[in-house]
Amino acid sequence: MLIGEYLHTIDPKKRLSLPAKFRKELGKTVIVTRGLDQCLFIFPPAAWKKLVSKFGELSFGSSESRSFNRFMLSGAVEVDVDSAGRILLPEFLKGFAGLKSKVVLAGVNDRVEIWDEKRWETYKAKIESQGDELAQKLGEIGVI
Amino acid sequence: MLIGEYLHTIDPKKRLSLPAKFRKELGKTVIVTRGLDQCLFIFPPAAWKKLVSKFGELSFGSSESRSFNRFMLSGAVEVDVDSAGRILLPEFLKGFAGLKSKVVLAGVNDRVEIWDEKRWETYKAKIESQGDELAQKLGEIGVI
DNA sequence: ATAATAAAGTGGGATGTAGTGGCATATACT
DNA sequence: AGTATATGCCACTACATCCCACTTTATTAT
Repeated sequence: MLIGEYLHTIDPKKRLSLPAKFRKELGKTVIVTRGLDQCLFIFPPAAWKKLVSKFGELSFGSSESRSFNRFMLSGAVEVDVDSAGRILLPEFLKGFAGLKSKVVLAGVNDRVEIWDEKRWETYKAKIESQGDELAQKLGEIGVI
Repeated sequence: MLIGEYLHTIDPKKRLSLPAKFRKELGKTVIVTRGLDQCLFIFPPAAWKKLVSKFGELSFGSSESRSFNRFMLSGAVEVDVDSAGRILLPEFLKGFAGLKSKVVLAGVNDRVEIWDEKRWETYKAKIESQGDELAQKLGEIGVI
C-alpha cells in the first residue's frame, strides 16, 4: 500500500529518486505514464499489467480506441530503478506534467503520483478546503 | 509490449533508426504499412501475420472491406533492419504520412507508429486535453 | 539528551551505448 | 556502361548508466 507525500528534486540529468518507503513495493523496474489532472503515474509492473489487460484488446477499429490507446501506451515508459533508487524521466513526460525541479511524490494505494510542487500545493489547497463538501458528496452516493 | 515516444530523424537517404527499446521486440525484419490518422504502422512479423489473418476473414463482398484490404495490404512493405538498427522508408509511404525530417516513433502495444513531428504534437495536444473524458471512459471499463 | 551510527537524498565524474552523418561498396535500372 | 538507389561500415557526438562521494536526516545506543 503506497501512502504519504514526499518532496524530491529532479536533478539536471532528469533523475528523480523514489522515496525509500516506496522502493520495495515498486520493485526494480517501474512504469511511468501520463496521469490525470496533469500529473504522472508510477505503477509497479504487476499493477500495470493488470491495467493493460483491461484495454489491451481494444483494436484500432474506432478512432476513439485509437486515441485512447495512444494516450495510455505511447505515454507510458518502462524505466529501471538505479542503485541509488532513482529513475530517469523522459522529456516528453516531464513536459506533459509541467515538472520543474521540485516535485511531489504522492502514494495513492497502488500507484505513485508525480506532481509539480506548485501545482500540487494549489491542488491540495483546493481539495483541503473542499474536504467537507467532498465527504458530503461521497456520503450521498454511499462510498463512505 | 511496445510503449513510449521517441523523436528521431529521417536522414537524406530515407533511413530511420528504430528506438533501441523497440529493437528486440521488432526483430530483424519488420512490416511497414499505411496507418490510420495519417501515420505509418510498423509491425513485428508475428503481429502482422495475426492481423492479416483477420483481414482474410473479411469478405470481399462489400466494397468497404475491399478498399480497406487494399489500403492495408497494397501499402505494406517488408523491410530489413540494418546493423545500426535502421530501416529504409519507401518514398510512397513517406509521402502518405507527410513525413519530413523529424518524426515521432510511438509504441502502441503491438505496433509502432511513425508520425510527422508537427502532426504528432497537434494530435497529442488534442488527446491530452481530453483528459476528463478519458478518465470517464477509464472508469467505465473499471481501470481506475 | 547527546553522541555515534546508519540510511536517504543529491551531486559529480567516468564509461558505454544510442542516434546520426558520411564514405565506400554493392545492386538494380535505363 | 552509366546513373541512381540501396546496403554495409566506420566515426563522431550526446546522453543514459554506473559508480562513488558528500550532506542531511533519521535511528540507535550510551
